[in-house]
Amino acid sequence: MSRKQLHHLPGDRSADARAVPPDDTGCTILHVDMDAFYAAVELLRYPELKGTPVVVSGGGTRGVVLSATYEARAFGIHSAMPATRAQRLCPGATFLTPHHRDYSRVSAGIMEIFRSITPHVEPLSLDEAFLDISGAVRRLGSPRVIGELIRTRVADEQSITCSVGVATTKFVAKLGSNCCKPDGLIVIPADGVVEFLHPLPVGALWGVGEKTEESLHRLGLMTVADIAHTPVSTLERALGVASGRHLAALAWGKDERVVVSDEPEKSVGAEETFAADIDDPDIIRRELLRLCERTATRVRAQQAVGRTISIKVRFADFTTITRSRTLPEPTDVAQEIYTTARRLYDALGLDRARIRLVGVRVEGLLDSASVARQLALDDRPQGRREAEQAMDRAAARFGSGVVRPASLVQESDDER
DNA sequence: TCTGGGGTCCTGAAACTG
DNA sequence: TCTGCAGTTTCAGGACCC
Repeated sequence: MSRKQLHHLPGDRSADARAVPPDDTGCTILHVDMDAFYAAVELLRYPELKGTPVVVSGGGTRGVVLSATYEARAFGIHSAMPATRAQRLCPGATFLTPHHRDYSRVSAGIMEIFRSITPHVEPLSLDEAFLDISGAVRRLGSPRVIGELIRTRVADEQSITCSVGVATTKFVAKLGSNCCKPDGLIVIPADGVVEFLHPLPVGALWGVGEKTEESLHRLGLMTVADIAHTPVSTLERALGVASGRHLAALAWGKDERVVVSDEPEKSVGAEETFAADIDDPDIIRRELLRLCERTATRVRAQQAVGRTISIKVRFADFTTITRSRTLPEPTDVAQEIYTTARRLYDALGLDRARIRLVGVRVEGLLDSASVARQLALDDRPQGRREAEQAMDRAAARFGSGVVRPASLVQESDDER
């Protein structure tokens, strides 16, 4: 589901290159990326749409494209594009609303396949992951063979296609899977990394988005080779010390990052864009409460607690502000999160400003077990936490939304 | 044209602490 | 007690990813 588009296909996909497979010795990092994942899962539900332009987009007038089949991409449609624009580009496309549960279910099956190959799996999102297969090579075969095995198993067991980049580092493997899409596999041998990287446009690099690309272009740097031959100090001045150094290293294929499985989340949040801009503070506060409930439920589901509460407000003109407060003790209680969020919101002193989006986030997550003793010893009332845990159990048994704060029960549908 | 929702990481300024 | 300084934490904003 990558949004970056490479402009050409370097590597070994041509018939000539395939005649002499590149040396995959030491290429023990795989990046596996599903092709047009959400759209592919929707095609399992609607097989009659196979081979036609299909777009999965959020509902309402303000939705954006989440995923599009390659037939739809041929019309210039890509993810993150406003759905209204996609509709104009291809009026004949089928527009579907997302079914996130299906995506999670298929994703779980895919990750299961990965973990049957190696325990060292680092999921990046529902549809892609890094695998470190250094321990599996003796058992299952060369990196290329393992990559093909994964592609075959994903196709057989989940009926969708994926692309695999095989390299010595995460970053090169990721670029590889991107440029052999769809339904491909590429090996970038250790001694071919620079040759592979240098012709690429700067925007192909992981971490170079629209703004950074502009900065690099202003310096006259158009390709990765240009970055590689620019003094690090110049890059540091233009992009900041960390980004400049990082980019200089990437341009020579240097990437020390290892595959990390089971990395705990650092923050959890929820946000909502209103169907129409809202200027009524009561509606905003009620939405904040709803978002706090949603966020707290997810924090508790992860057996976590967090200390920093932040809110986000996006105005009608798309300017966005955030405000945050760090609590003396971490929490997983919606009521406490809401109290803080509401104070932050009230302190903005907005006089019926037109608001497009509000969001709530709990940051600095810690394992709740590690702080449980301290929470048990403090003098805060425990009743609210127990009540919310009871709500979690009710939701698990009868469905989410069966127990809600009174102020949300009377909420009318036209507010959202 | 008109921009979702979930995240991570970085930077710089201000506040705090020793 | 005051001042200066350095290191750390907090806060806000921005860029980027999928």
